[in-house]
Amino acid sequence: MSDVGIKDVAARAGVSPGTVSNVLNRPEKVSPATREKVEAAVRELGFVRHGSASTLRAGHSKTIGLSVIDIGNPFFTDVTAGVEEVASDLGYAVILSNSAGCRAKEERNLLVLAEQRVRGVLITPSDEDPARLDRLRERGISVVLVDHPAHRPDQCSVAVNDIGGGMTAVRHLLETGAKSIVYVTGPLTIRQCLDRRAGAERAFGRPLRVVEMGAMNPRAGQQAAEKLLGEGDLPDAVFCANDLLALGLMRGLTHAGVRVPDDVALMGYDDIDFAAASAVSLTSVRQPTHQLGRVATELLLDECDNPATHAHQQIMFQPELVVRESTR
Amino acid sequence: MSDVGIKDVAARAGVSPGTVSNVLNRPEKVSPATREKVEAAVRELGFVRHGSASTLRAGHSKTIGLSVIDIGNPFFTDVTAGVEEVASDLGYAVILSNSAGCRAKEERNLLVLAEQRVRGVLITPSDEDPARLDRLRERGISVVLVDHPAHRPDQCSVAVNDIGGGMTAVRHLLETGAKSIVYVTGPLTIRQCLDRRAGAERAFGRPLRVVEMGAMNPRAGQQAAEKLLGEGDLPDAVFCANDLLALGLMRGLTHAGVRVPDDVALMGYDDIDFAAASAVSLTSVRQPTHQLGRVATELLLDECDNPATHAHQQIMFQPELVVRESTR
DNA sequence: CGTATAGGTTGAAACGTTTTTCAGTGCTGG
DNA sequence: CCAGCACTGAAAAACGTTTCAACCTATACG
Repeated sequence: MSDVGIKDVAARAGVSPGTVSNVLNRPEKVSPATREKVEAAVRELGFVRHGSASTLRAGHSKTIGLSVIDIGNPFFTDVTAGVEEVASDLGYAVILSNSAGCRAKEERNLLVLAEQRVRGVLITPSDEDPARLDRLRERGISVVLVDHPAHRPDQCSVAVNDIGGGMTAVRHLLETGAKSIVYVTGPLTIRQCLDRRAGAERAFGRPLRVVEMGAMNPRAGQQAAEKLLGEGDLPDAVFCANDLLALGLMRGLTHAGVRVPDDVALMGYDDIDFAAASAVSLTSVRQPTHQLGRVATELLLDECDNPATHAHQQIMFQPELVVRESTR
Repeated sequence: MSDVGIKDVAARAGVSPGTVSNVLNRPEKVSPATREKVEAAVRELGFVRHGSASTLRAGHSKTIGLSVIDIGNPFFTDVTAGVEEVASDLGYAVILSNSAGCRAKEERNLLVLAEQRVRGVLITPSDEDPARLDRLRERGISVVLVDHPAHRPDQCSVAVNDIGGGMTAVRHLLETGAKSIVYVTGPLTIRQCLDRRAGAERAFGRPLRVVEMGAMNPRAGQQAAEKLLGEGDLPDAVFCANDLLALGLMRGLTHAGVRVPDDVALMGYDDIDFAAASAVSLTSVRQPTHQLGRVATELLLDECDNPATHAHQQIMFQPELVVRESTR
């Protein structure tokens, strides 16, 4: 329990505590000679700044909060990795919380973040209600929306064009000659699923046959395959709302003797690592996930560090078609 | 920037700040009537405790640190999810940091955690050097090793028996009739890779042919397939150090016309979700990842909250064989 | 009726920084 | 040679909570 404070360092270096603080926070304000002395004392004593004291007095912390919907989904994992990278580079700590799609848990987590006096929050909101986030902002905590476009100009957000992505996907399927297309999706309460369908139908020109599953994992995909097979008439192509569904579906079809892409073309969404690695590699729509996390964090920290010059931005990335074997 | 402090609450409720603090921290010490009044004031004013002030005075925080090697690997993601669950339930915040296998970054991250005065640290160490962790412990920060057995009795750890896992894997392959077996692995500087090989060779009775790759992802697995095919003589079975390698390998083999499991049996390790979802479902060795995270966190928080009664434990989980199509 | 006792509450000190004001020092230029 | 200046560093006052000793006010008991 080594308890070296700024005072001990000051004593050792023969200066005042204030000077030590200056060396730590505004090194240019202090003469090279004293700075050197202080730095030596810091090293010798193994001094580590007490973040809480610092936060308390300075009025702001070096931490940001990150609230995601499902830490288990590779999509969010990639985003998280991007966030961590940027934050860590700038000396910020990231407090991770997982809402698991549960509103109450999200609420609790946001409270914890508020107590910790995080500098700002990156959040993939689990619903559209903006009230909670407004309450954070009233407390002086900046908020940046991740994978969710902000509908207001006083708010930063980073998202990917899901409508465009849906269009791209179906356009590609049409080009490969598909006449009948099924959309396999997770719960249509999820904005992403809805938007991708909207885009898909716009490209298709009329409503698509939809198979809606309760989850968006491989298991659900396999069940979707059984459902499709059970109904009898297989479409030329299937567009899945994410890769996990698509991979499960592919397995289900393959097992029933249906060949991909010869009998049914298949595409996913997200372009997770496993999309390229599956037996028949999966055509998908790639989202710049890592970038999403990086840019969101940069926006947030800019908003925190330069509140004067900061301009709120609603950034919309364009997804990218990645053609592989499952549609050839 | 609502700035409601404990004093404002006290004023509103007509009591002293000390009493408010008692209501917050030791409700049983205060009479129901006053408690009620104070709670009402808290609600009305929207008071949120200032975590830093609290930490500063009380001497300990409500945060723990989690340092993992690769946040992108589903194994660690699962562990992280388990950690977050338990911590969040007990009101602790989790500070996430990703060492990305880089020693320097791990060092920097640990410094940040020390500055934040986290209550304890969960870490998957990127190397064997215990000095860094001892320095943390000197500072009064408890440390629990995750996926890494502690070799000392004064230290908690949670790990999975990788030697046993390796034995199980090879024993199973031998039972399916394999005579020649290749071990495809990531860098043999990684303890897990080494231990699994040790176990595998113990079950095999003599050294295995080893293909060592630089990474442990699907791409590396595919390269391993090319290497294997290039060398000419295919083994009866391949044991991969993780599922990512195995999935990549499966793809590589399948593309070259080699059938799994008819020509070559294949097993992975970790039993990630995709193992069951691949075209030919993958036999694997399941690790209780989620549980790993949960138990590690419980140990850590027990050590923090009940230092008197806490008994250090080195827990070793046993992995479990999951047989699927790739070895039938 | 007075005193011990216990439960509830108060008030002020303390936690380790940052920040601001202020004093001291050595220099420059008139 | 002195006034004024630039620059360093010191001292003390915050920041918002927790904690602890002291202080009440009833109640119970002798």
